[in-house]
Amino acid sequence: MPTQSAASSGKARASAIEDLKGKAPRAATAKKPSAGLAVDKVDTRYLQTLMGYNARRAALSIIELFLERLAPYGLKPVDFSVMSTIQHNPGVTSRQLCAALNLLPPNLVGLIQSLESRGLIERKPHPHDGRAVGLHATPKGQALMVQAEQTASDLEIEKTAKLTPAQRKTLLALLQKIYL
Amino acid sequence: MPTQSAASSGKARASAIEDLKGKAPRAATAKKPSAGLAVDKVDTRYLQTLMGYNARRAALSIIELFLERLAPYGLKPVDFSVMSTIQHNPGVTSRQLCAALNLLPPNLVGLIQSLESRGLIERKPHPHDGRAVGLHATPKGQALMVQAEQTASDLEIEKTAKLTPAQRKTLLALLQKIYL
DNA sequence: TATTGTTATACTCTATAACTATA
DNA sequence: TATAGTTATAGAGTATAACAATA
Repeated sequence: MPTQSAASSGKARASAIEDLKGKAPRAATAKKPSAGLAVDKVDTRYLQTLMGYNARRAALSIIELFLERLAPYGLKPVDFSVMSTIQHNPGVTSRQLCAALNLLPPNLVGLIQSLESRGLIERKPHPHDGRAVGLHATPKGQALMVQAEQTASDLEIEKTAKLTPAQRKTLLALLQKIYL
Repeated sequence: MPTQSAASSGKARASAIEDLKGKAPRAATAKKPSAGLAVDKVDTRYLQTLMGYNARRAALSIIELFLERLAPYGLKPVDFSVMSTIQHNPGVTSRQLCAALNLLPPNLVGLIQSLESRGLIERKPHPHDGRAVGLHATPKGQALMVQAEQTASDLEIEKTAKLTPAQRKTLLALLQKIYL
């Protein structure tokens, strides 16, 4: 149950958070913020200690620019990752794409159909498995993706401009330690 | 236009990608993957060079566990970040929350109403601005959040177990360089 | 005139159950 | 029986336009 004996045990267990309050330059008002006072600057230092919060904010920040720069190619992030994976893995199946990119099969169906109707990919019979379908990028799809991947890579460098190449490499490796 | 002169200029501009193919242990089949062959292992090495992809995968991985562990508190990621920010910033306004957490005002309305009807927050008149409303965590809300923040912090340590404390600190700092 | 909070609404994304064809 | 692909659909998340009250 949520509420539990929170009031009593809470103070002791929140030591890490309480410690935080004493340190560093104050982001919020210096004095104790009593009920009737306005907040001048919002203090988000606790959230900034959470990896999930920071990873999500960073991802959304990059995706915002991604959507803008890749719009001319008619590719959103998922379309892009699917096309890129097909490009680099000719004959890959839908099921393999789902496993590799953490997608659900029903959500891939319309996406694949859209890419096929745009002439970017082709569906060929699978050599071993009669149930499966191998996906292949068409010459048009390949040409598009060479351009799209270059655009994506450029945008990412631009968006991570505050990082040195070494820091960028470190960041990629550390993120992969979380989800891989 | 998307397709442009992609076929001709594409090869030269994709040098970084082509370079990638020669290096490192092969993730996919060793020989050139001809049209009729099946894919044994999916190669996602290009996507893994993109910060947006890695940040999103890492964030979703953490959020998955977050949803599970925070469900007993009736808090999803956005509820949690809103409650936490109110907790640490008594009297904060909706507009300030939107700016700090990158939310849109219309999407915050129902969320605030829900938290209020659960008795976790109170809305008090703003001291200076008659239009605005100051948000405050109730004792019940405060007690809940002390527990919830501890749960969240614990879960994050668990999910980033492959990282040393120093690496974890580095990762947080580097992510903030992207979105802040 | 600009801003806070709100309503209504549309659009996208994600998730679940169930069906078919093949292994 | 299990798996690949599909269908239909529900739910959650995110977005825009427009309004009343106050600055």
